[in-house]
Amino acid sequence: MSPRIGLDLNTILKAATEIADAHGIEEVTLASLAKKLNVRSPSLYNHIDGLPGLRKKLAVYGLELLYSQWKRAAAGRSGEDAVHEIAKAYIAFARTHPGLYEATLLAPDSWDHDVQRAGGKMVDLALGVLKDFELEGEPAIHAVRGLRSILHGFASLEQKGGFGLPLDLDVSVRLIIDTFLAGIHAIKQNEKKYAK
Amino acid sequence: MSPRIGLDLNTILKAATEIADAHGIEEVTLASLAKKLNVRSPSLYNHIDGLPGLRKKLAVYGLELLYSQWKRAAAGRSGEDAVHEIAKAYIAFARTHPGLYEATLLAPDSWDHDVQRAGGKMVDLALGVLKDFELEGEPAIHAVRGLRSILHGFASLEQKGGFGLPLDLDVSVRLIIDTFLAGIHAIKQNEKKYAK
DNA sequence: TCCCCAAAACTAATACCATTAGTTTTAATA
DNA sequence: TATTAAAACTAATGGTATTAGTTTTGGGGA
Repeated sequence: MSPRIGLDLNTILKAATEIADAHGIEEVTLASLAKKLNVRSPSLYNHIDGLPGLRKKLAVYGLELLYSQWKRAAAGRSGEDAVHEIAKAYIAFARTHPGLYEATLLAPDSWDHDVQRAGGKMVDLALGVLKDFELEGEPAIHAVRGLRSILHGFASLEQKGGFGLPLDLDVSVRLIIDTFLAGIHAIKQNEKKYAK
Repeated sequence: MSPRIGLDLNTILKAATEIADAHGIEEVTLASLAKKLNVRSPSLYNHIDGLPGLRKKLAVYGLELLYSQWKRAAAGRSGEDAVHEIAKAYIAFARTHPGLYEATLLAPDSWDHDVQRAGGKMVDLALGVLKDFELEGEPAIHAVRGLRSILHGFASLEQKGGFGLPLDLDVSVRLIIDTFLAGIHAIKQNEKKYAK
């Protein structure tokens, strides 16, 4: 059932990740990847469905890795502490794996089933963390969208060199999350006031 | 001093914008652009410095356009109203010009002088709006980073189909900005309390 | 009015790239 | 040890950007 052992998908994804993190996702070509793996480009088609297929698998691979680090960051924590930790983990991932992080957002058609599922796991984890703030249902979904926007926006802008001013970026992350959490609390309070 | 009139840069940028908005920035190639302009690709080199040069000019073009719409949105407004309006304008721009919006963030080297200047204008405008919240100096810069992260993150995730759940996106924007503003106020209040 | 010339467009050629088709190699299994 | 299916290969095609060198052209100076 296995008449020959050559490359395997994981080896390919790791090599692609190295290229992406070192030189950017656009430098991940079948040509550069084949060279790194000491193979001719057409050989890669035995394992992946062309460049688009590689990018999709890389997106899922990155999302799974990000999710695992997110889960570790949230483990044993709750409330504001948990939010700060997953935020730090998210930003750290984008810094450690700039190219792979790019890949997670570059899904050819983001509607792909595997990408959806991997992304859904992250949304579920975020929803779980926000339960500590008495957020459920639609308000929770809006809040998760807010948190994701903050994290992706910050990671993306930092990566593209969008923050030019010489001011500590980690401080910014902490303050932005603090502001987000303070806002959640304030709005909750406001709701309770009117509910009386 | 002008022995022949052919294409001009603005015509090229408009055509590139149309392709980008209709089919995505990656479909803006010298080949596709030349075809749209009824010209052979090498002719474009008389006006732009290759594909990287085109992308840079497109980034600046997009930033200027976004800035102009931002300025219009902020005109005559202040405080929370102004923040909500520039947020809506930002998201609207990303929706109207998805490809051009992509281009603004895809600066080859974001450290380019023209890109920096165009981006700086937007930061200055945001700083001006936040002055209404008694924010200046470093806290203001952190706050602008937060606002930019929210807006870019939301626009980017929406564009890539990252928000899968069937829940009104405009409501999300409004709530996220409300949360951001409530957070700014809450932290301000907190500072004042401790300052006593 | 006509000529000039520089800018703009062109053709031709090169070097990448992804992808497909068809062939050869190879190693686990039977 | 022979089989065989997977995996790697070579060859070929068509798309891309880019450079070099040539031709076209139209506004300004004679």
